[in-house]
Amino acid sequence: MNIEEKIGIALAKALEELYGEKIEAEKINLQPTRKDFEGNYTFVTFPYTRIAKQKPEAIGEALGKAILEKEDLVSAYNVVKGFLNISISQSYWIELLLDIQTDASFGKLKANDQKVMVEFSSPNTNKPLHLGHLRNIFLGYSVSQIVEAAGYEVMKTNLVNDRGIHICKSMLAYKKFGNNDQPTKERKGDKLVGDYYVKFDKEYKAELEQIKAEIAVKQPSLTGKELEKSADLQSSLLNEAKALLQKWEAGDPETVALWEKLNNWVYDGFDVTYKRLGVSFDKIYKESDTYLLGKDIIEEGLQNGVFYKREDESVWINMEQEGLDEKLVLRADGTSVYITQDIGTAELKFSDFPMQKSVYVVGNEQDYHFTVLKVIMQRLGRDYADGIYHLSYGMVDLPSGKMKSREGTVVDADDLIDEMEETAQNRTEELGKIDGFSKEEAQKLYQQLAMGALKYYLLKVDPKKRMLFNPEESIDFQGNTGVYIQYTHAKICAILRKADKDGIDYKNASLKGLSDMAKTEEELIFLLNKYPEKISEAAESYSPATIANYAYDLAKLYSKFYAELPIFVEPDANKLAFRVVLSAAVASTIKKALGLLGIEAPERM
RNA sequence: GGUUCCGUAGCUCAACUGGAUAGAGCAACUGCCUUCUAAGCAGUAGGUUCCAGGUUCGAGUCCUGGCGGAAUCACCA
Repeated sequence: MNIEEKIGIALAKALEELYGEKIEAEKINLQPTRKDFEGNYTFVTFPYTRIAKQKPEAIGEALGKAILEKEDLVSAYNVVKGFLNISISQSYWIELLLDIQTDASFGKLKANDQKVMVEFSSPNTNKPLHLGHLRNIFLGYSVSQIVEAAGYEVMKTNLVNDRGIHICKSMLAYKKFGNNDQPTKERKGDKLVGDYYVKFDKEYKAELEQIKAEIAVKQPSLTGKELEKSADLQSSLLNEAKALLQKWEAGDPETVALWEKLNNWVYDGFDVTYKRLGVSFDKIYKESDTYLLGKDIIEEGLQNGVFYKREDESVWINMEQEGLDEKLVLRADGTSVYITQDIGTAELKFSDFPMQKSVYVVGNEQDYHFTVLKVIMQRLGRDYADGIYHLSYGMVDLPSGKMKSREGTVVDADDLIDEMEETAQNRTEELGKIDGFSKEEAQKLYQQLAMGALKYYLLKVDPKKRMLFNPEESIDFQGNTGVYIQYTHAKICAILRKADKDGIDYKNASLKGLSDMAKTEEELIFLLNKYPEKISEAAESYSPATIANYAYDLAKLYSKFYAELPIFVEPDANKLAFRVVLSAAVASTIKKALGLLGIEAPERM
């Protein structure tokens, strides 16, 4: 049982004894005491004035007195207005610290026998990964780490969109202009295929302009949307791409061979990037395997009245009771739409991995799609439907505006990482921090710092918010950054190395007699103690930002301690050992928290 | 136009889910390296939490109505 539970029970008991009203201990809401007041936990008494028929201050006094007597971990209390501030005795803080120190898996919650699937990345195979994908990938990876730490069994999946008109556009451009172009080390396969996608768009736009000019002469009455539509229909490039898609669907060997060749190039390119990003997947789904799924479920839904058929044979669902419109789920000619295959894929996922929760990390432009998907699965009576969660995140904008792959105005993932590593190297060399590093070690450090900065930058923000990314300014290495947290960790590692060298046996030190703990030290243990709670909070809301902010708070508080209370000049051996133990606990907690964000914690930097 | 999301210091973000005097970082300014790593610490300055009502002991947080921005409302994926 943790401190808060103990106090909660004590307070509930006191409330019952004093005022004769039974209140569940879980309902007792404690919060950290604000800095300007004495105490560790604060209990707000306003809500209890009705049952107590007393003033808030009087309730606070009465409760404070009661728990001070009954619960020996409470060492003092004070009441300000309706706020009861409770102080915890130092011996309990020390006991807590020792528990944390000895528990190698501190923070990890008990296995709860539930499964979660997290789908993320889900790229198209017609272009390289860019900054927008990075937000997705980091979010997905971090959420799976967090959920795992919260006791779930996790499967990370990647649903690759490897078919469709967009790939055919790349294929067509390659056919027309490729000249047997091959990927090289300098130009990975995903880059190559992406170049042809841009090439297609360029040629296509030029063709459209020409067609529009012709229409303007022949049919000057056509304007706006009608003009666009008419031009589209006349575009030979677009029609050729469509024809290619039909050939692919018909299984034409030459087309399929080209498709496989280009896709494999892209996969090879992606693998390199994924590796640099430090992410992996447990299972890959490909849309070329799943795009025909879902029709049998539509049939099932028709049988039991979830869907209905219109005169033209198309199939629909009416979601007015959920405040949504009608939605088509199968075309009149019996072919699938996007939602059809997602229904089928949801079912496939569940049969592969019978999960209670299914997280889709997908941009917020698909909010509507996923609310519809969830409603449909619920109407179909699927057990897992309530566990469907769309982790919707906002777009990453550039100062120049939106990123558009078609127009080549994106921040390429590989280029960005290169730049970050270069910045890390320059900065590190300027500061002269690599004495004693081998070349390989230095290189590894640059990678760790670059990824740390990038991941933290993208994860510390609430996913829902759209964010601005300024590549000119690059990413900071000072202040509220990943590097700052890594740096704090490295400083502690230096302390631990010194402690070992000096032969300080802090691991077996008895800290029992310690009494005059500094405020900062107490606050540090308080914050360490919060870590498991933060994990469950982050898991519940699928929010890496919670962990990112926690890691920063912990590093910040430790830095204060570090400057305030030098360790090795401390004459009292017990106190010295205590500070080393405290430092060790902070370091391992920082490392774990960073791990949940997918960030490595170097021991020297 | 309907729906959903967002709006907090000049900028980028927090705020324990309704609690006390709204906190950090960046940028600016002032101190602190003969000490365990200064990628650091301490401090100064910066706020009508978009606006107007409401709910209550208490609202950045909940409700209503505006304003501003974004997404979506395809037999595209």
